[in-house]
Amino acid sequence: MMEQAGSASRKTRIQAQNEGLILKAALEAFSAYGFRGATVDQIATNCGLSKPNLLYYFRRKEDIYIAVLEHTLHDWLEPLRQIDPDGEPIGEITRYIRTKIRLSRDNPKASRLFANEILHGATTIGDYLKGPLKALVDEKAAIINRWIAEGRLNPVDPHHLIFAIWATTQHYADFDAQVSAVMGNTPDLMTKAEDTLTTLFVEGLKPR
Amino acid sequence: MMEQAGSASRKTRIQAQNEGLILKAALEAFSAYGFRGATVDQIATNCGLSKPNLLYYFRRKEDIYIAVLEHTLHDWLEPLRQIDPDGEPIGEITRYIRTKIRLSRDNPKASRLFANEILHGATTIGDYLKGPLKALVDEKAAIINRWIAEGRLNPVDPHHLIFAIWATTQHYADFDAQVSAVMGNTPDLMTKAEDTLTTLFVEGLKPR
DNA sequence: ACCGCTCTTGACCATTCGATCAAGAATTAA
DNA sequence: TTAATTCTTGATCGAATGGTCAAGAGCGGT
Repeated sequence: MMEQAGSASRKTRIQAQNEGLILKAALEAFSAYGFRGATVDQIATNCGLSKPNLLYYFRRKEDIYIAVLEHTLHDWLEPLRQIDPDGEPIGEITRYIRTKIRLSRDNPKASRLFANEILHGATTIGDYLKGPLKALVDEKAAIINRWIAEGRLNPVDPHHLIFAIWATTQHYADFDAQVSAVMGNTPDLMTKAEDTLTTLFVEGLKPR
Repeated sequence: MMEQAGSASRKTRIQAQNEGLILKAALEAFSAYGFRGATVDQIATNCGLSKPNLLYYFRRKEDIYIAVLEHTLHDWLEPLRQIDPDGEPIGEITRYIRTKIRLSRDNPKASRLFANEILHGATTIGDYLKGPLKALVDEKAAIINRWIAEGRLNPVDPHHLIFAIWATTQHYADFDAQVSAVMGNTPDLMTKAEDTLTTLFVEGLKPR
């Protein structure tokens, strides 16, 4: 019985192992050079497979790209999902900022992969952004609006607040080259960043 | 007398015109597809020149890329330069935010060009970032630190404050695909963004 | 009108890169 | 052990792409 590698059927031990290696090497390559810039040869070499062997698991370069994007997309939005409607507003947002900046610190390559995808028009994950992402953001924006109506937060547009948190936290991963150039080698850079951002947002959001 | 196109000598009318067309088309292509993704053919077609003719003005693809980067780099930092040490702190920073977000709104392609360059390691403008940019940022950070010492601003790390302003303002150009996917077609999006960001930063920076 | 220089182009080259294929090696189930 | 299936690879193809070249067309100063 002929079986397509990566189909819905049960996976072989070798399949699972090699697909894992490929996704890891692909994240490395695509985050560093973008879709066009990364080469199949490079990904294959980086995970110790021959090029035809890699293309045995993923038929086309684009299939690898889609797989690695989807593989990290869910985790990336988890912190936003965990904002608790019944929690204390300032605390929830503070926790969100701290979780998000640590995620960027620990997974800079995933951050850069998304940044590159969106920067060039999000042709691959456009539908996901317009669907599940928009739904999630709208849901959390409604919660923030309720907090504002209850006088527990300074009135700001919740969508733009979320954008501001995304932008500031991911900045340290996406624009690392610039941050490093300006700051040099400061060991406590990320903790300082975390403190500055939480101060800024908390003071900006406290009702008065 | 043989003269290299684009040398220090005076430029022909045709030279000036065509180099202008090339830089415009190159910004279009590089900002949309990145350095590797954009093709010389594409740039040539987009400005109505043949490929060999384009390469008569810029010998290598990389030369075009460097030229278009340098051409916009200076303007991009002008708003930061204009922060006045003798001005009123909150007013100066408010003006900086508003100028920066309008610059992103009016020149999204330039913003994306830089974003892509930095995202992939800033190999071309790395020296500029470590030199003139770092010097400028350090200078303005010192001013902000003085304002804080005088009790005219809430104490926050000035470098990270500047990063936060860069990140939030450029977000609307660089991640337009995401913003559009989540927000749809809201006509007053950018003015709303401008107001939200200024509120957030001003309230976060007011001394108390 | 003339002449030197600038500008333009069709044809072409070398390389890179994604993808294919046939054939053989390794693994697994009986 | 055997046979079916899965896995691996050297060789190769075609398209895309950056860059070259020689030859001709156009322009500007005299």
